[in-house]
Amino acid sequence: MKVYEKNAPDCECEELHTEVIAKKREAMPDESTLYDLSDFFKIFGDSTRMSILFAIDGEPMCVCDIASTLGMTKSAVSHQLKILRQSDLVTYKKSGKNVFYTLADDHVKDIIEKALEHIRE
Amino acid sequence: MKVYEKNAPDCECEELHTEVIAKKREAMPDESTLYDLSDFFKIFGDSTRMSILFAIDGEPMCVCDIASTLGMTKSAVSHQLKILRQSDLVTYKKSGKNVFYTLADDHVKDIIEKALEHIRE
DNA sequence: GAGATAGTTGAACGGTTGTTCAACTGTTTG
DNA sequence: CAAACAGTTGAACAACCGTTCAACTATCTC
Repeated sequence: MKVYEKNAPDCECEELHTEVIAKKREAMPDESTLYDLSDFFKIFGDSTRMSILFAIDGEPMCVCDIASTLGMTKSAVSHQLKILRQSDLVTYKKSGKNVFYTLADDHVKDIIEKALEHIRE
Repeated sequence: MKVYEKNAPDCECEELHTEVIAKKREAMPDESTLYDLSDFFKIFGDSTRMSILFAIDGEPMCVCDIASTLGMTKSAVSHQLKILRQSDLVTYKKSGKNVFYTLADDHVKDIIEKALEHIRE
C-alpha cells in the first residue's frame, strides 16, 4: 500500500501521507461554509459586542441605556449594533426618539452558554 | 416611580432609564468573564484556524499534512497551531520528526455544531 | 419653525492580527 | 558528523477592525 508521495502541491514538504490528506479533504466542509462559520464567530469575538448581547438579553434596551450600562459612547455602541443587526443576532423596535434592541432568538444564548461551560474547566 | 435621571456617568445622554440600567448591570457577567468569552470566540473567528480544527478532527495529522490539506505553508499553520495549543483546543504527540495534532476534546465540536445550526436558517 | 435629544454614519487614527520570510532547533539517516 | 527534513519562532509588512470625532437625520416639545 502506497502511503508516501513526493512533491505534493502547495506544500514544501517532500513526503506526505497522501491518503490521509485525501480522506480529510473529502470530510472538510465547503470553503464558503468555513468562511460563514468563522465570520459568525468573529461577531462574538469582541468584548463590546459580547457585553451588548448580555445587556439586551431579556428586556429590550435603547441605545443610550446600553451605552450608559457599558460606559461607552452612543456612537461606539451604535456601530457595533449595526454589525449585530447585519448578522441577524438582534432585532429592534423604534419608539419615538428611542430605538429598543433585543436578542433575535434564543439560539444565540445557547452558543454563549456552551462557551461558558468550556471556559469553566 | 422615578424612571428618569439627568447626567448619568459615562454617557452623553441626559435622560436615562436608571432602573433598567441598574438591573442590567446586576445581571451582567464579570468583566473578566466577558473578556474570556470573547477571547474564546476570537479563536474560532479565523477561517484558517477553523479549517485546522476540522482537519485534525478524528484522526490526528502532522503539521506538514495539515499544510498540504489547506494549501498553506508549514509556517503559517504552525503559527495558528500555537494559538490553538495555548487555548487548549488541541493536543499534540511527537513521533520522530513529526508532530501529530488532534482536537483536545469533543466540547469544541459541540460549539461548532451549534453554530452550524444557526447558520443554516 | 426653532431648539433639544436619540440615534446613525463616514472618515480617520491607532492598535491588532495573519501571513511571509529567514533563521533556527531537533530528529533521522547515510 | 554531515545532510536532509519537520517543525518552530521572531521580525516585518499589510490588511483588518474598533473607537473617536464631527456631521447628519429624525422625532419630540415649546
